[in-house]
Amino acid sequence: MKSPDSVTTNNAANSIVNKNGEANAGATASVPSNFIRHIIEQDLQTGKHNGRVQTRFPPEPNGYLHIGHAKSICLNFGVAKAYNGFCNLRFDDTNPEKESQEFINAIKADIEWLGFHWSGEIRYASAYFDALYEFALQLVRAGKAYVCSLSPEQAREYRGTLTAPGTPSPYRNRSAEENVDLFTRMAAGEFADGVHSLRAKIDMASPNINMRDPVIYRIRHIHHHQTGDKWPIYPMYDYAHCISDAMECITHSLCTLEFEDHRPLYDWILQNLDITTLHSASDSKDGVESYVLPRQIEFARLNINYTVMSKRKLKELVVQGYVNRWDDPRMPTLSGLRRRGFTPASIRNFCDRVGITRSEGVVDLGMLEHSIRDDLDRSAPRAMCVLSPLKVILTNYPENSVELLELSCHPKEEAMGKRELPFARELFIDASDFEEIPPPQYKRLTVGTEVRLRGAYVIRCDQVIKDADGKPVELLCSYDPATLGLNPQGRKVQGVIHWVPAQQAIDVEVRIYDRLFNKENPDDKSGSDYKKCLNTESLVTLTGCKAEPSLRKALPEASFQFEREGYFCVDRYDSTPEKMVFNRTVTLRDSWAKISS
RNA sequence: UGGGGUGUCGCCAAGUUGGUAAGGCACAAGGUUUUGAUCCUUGCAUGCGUUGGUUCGAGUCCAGCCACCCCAGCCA
Repeated sequence: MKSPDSVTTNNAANSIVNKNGEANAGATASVPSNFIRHIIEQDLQTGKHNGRVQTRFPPEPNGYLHIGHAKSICLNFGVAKAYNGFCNLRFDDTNPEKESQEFINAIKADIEWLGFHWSGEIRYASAYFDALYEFALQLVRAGKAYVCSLSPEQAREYRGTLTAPGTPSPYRNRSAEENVDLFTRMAAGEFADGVHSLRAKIDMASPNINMRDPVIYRIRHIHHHQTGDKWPIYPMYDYAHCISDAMECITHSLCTLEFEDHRPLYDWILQNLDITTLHSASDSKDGVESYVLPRQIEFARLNINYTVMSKRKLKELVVQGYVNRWDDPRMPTLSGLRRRGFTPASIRNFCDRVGITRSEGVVDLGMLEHSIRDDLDRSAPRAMCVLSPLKVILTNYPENSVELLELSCHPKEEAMGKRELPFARELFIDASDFEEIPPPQYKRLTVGTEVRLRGAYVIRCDQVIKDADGKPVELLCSYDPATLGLNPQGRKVQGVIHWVPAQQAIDVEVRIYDRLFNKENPDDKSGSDYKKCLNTESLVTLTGCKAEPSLRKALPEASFQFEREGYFCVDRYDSTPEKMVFNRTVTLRDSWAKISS
């Protein structure tokens, strides 16, 4: 794969922010600047890469993508787009033991769903195994890498500690010939796992442990999901990643902070390889003289309170059955958020709002909730659904009579049209909208008071019928025929509640989701007891909910605002026309909850 | 105790060569409202981890100190 045409420095520079700090129309609009964009703009100005910007998103296919990955995706794809550059999708598949095609498929789907398009074909580090092997041979011949026959345990001892320097491996001075022979035979599958490794010969006394002759190839007789059984040896991340970047002519290699200590190694590998060979193995269309090595830049990973973000822990939640799957709506995975009802735009906006820095913080879950409310308030049609039905009988409404009311689908967007809703003598309202003994400032229904039924009439409660336990089971009310679309004369009705017609409502299941953990920082101490603060009420399934009939034609994944309740979406897997299932994405902001508590 | 980082409002985050602290979330108070929603208005850091120094002037420069994060996988 050759890289796309480069653009001129001027074009790229023009799309930046102008002198007044206003973003020009186009890709950079509304995306806040950050230190990485500053670096890129500087490079564009100095013509470092001839005006070219090439990034990559390099997931390892060993799990599903989560919202932390979304931050990286938005950064890498966003920055490429902003400067007329390109972003590759490359699977960093150098450890087949933990990887699978299932994860590859899921990752691709998530990125597309988020709304990003990678440049050209999908890349695989494993597609570079031949080249990687040749480069390793080059290092070996140059005396810059050697085959070490220390066991993993021994190697650890020789490595030293954080404060004590390491000691050179007894195999460190094997001749180039012997190393070539051994390494070749490693690749030929002559040795068992772990008996040898290929190590870069750098500095066992380096204060940076990554530079103490890091292993760059290990023996693993294992099937690879892409290369099959071709290789019994696999390159390590530090060795494969920088070369893969160089081969794809990546200009800015963006990664998270924990790789900062690896940057000297990233640079060492590339600088100790023959630039001409590197260039000719690369995508570069230009001459070697304009071939510039990629620069690794680190930024802080995303943390959100009341959730965990490590793949290891997410995997554990799935495997041990604390959630249903990787796409459980409670998971911070992209597929989970999708199923919960989050939109791609809301996640992109969230990532933009959070920003890119080098300081690690914890973003408030409220910020994510705000992003989805912000999007859905504009885009989600309104509907009514009673979660906890309480029957209302309008004693003065004619029996067997039904009138068809017309309600707008959105209070502000006329273009979203209208829907019909039958009104009749028997209705359902939500049990929480009636109180026999109302708390202070209660604006809903009580005996003897009036309330507006949204989009319909004002009703007054005359009598409450209770069961043996004293629980209200039915309300006898009367409606004011003069209040359809009109305010009553001489009195003010301040409460408005939602309702559905009893006969025509459809029975639906509603899944009420809440945060997965009830502790702000679940992996606070010891790191392993994060499962102890799992929220036992993160999923409450409500059956027998009554939804307005217009919802019957809602398609999977469609989002609605159930008025006064929150945003809900049709579950993409479990909902059927016969038995609809809605997931609660997020509640509405609720100032009443603050007042009443 | 080695190395690498980070510290600006409760949270996130701007702050280009030192010139007198953006914005968002949250919160609070008003206004509009047939969603206690949305929307609108207003308020919200004499202060930039801390202590000194340089300077007419420092979040921005210098020095010391403190706190927190990452690194000892043949994981990424």
